[in-house]
Amino acid sequence: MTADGCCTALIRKLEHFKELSDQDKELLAKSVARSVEFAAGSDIIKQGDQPDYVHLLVQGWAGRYKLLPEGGRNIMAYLIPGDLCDVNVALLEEMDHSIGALSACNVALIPLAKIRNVMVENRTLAQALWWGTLVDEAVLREWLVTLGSRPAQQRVGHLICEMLIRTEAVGLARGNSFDLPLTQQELADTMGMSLVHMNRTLRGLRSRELITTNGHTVTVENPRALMNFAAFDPLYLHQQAHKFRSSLQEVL
Amino acid sequence: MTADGCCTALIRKLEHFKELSDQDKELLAKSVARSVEFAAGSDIIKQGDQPDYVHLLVQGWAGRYKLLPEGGRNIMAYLIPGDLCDVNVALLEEMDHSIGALSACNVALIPLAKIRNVMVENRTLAQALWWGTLVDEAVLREWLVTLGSRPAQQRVGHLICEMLIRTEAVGLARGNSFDLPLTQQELADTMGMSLVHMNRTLRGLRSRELITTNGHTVTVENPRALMNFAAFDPLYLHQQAHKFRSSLQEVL
DNA sequence: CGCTTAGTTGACTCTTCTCAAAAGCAGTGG
DNA sequence: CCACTGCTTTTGAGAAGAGTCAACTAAGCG
Repeated sequence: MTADGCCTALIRKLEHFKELSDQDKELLAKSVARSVEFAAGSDIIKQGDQPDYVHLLVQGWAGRYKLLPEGGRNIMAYLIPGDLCDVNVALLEEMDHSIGALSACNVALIPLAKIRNVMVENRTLAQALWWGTLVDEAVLREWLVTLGSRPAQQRVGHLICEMLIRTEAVGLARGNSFDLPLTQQELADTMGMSLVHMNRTLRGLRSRELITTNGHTVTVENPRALMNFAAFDPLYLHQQAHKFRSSLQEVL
Repeated sequence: MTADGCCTALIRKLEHFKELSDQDKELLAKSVARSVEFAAGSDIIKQGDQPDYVHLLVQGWAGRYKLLPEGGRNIMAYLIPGDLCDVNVALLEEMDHSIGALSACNVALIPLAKIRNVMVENRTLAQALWWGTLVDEAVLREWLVTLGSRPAQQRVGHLICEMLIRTEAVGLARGNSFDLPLTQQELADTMGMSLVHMNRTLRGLRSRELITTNGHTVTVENPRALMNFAAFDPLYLHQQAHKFRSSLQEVL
């Protein structure tokens, strides 16, 4: 993986907020020190760590999670290529949660000093990176609403809408399909429900013909129908409509 | 309310992260332009707004919320005196949620320019303010875990633990009691449960003798017992133990 | 082919929701 | 001072949603 390749997803994501010049892109690409592979199931960052690098996910899916005293685990966020794991945790004494690779992952390491440098030197990039963390926070709030007040099928439908748009935004969707490299157990840990119930919920969504699945590929035949069903409003992802040049554009 | 008085709670909160010099405190106090009253039930910031000022809550409780398409509302965060409502939303095009006064509130307005100035001029304050927003985010994650994977009584117990520590941190707790100026409906909207179930859940906590209530005052006779029951670990609030000089210190 | 992991299904239990109504409490006007 | 009103809290009862236990099927792999 070249340094350039490392950043394509990130750049593509950031451009949904603001156009970047070639110089901006180069500055980003040059700040990557090296990249590391993580096997599915391994931890990228552990609770209690104080990382020396900012971790940029290049390939694969990862998740923020906490282990529960009763033994299960709760996944609080999904990270996909282009997502930064810990832009700002450097300030805190230690991570209050872990980040685990949900599939095989490739992670680029960016030295803290370089990121700080970017934030100071380049106003556009600084704003774009802050935008990214604010969107992460907005997603967190939306998940809270989802968990608190939507029934199971709509909850999962909402998640699928979100991930379709997010994968689309970094060029990982093909039409209305995207790869969801998660087990039903992991989905259940995310949505706060049991494995059995998740299985039945997915069956429900399939039988309503809102989604189809083929292995770990999810297809949303009619995005508008699913968004409507799940009361999904993409506002919280703060993608600027005028920048959004994907096939989903007409739906949004 | 004098400018000085406006900031005592904020200063007190920030000092759980890092000691502030008199100069730091003065700089904060001087940045307040004026203060505004909000009646219970009114909106401090509405979804879609792009605020000109950063709002600092001085008195009362407020909450971040979203209205649901089905008609209810979901409260995603509580704001208490010393909390900033929107340090960093200035970057986004518009608020993706509203902030409503849950009780009568007094809010200090800080011009964006002044905050930016503080962030640039004063490294200690800048770090302390960032710490505040990171803690807000950590709280959000913890709520997500709570909603996703704890049964009702532990969920509410967890919330009460958190609010006891947070009110304590800004000098609003008396011993193990604090004022919770919310209706059971509002608590239910927060914890993603029905009003009836919230009522029964509170009764359960009372009958377990984990809390007592008197009007809107909640008393936690034995914080350790409640924390244990609710699997509450205060790590996520990122309060530095060495700074924590309250009566709860021995418990933490 | 046997082993392991992931997905599926059934039956039963328990939690939580909804509908409905009563009781407590504060403010208001007669 | 009292009846009236609106809001909040409390309680009951039945229905729906979600969890648990357990077994079975499907798919990948050495």
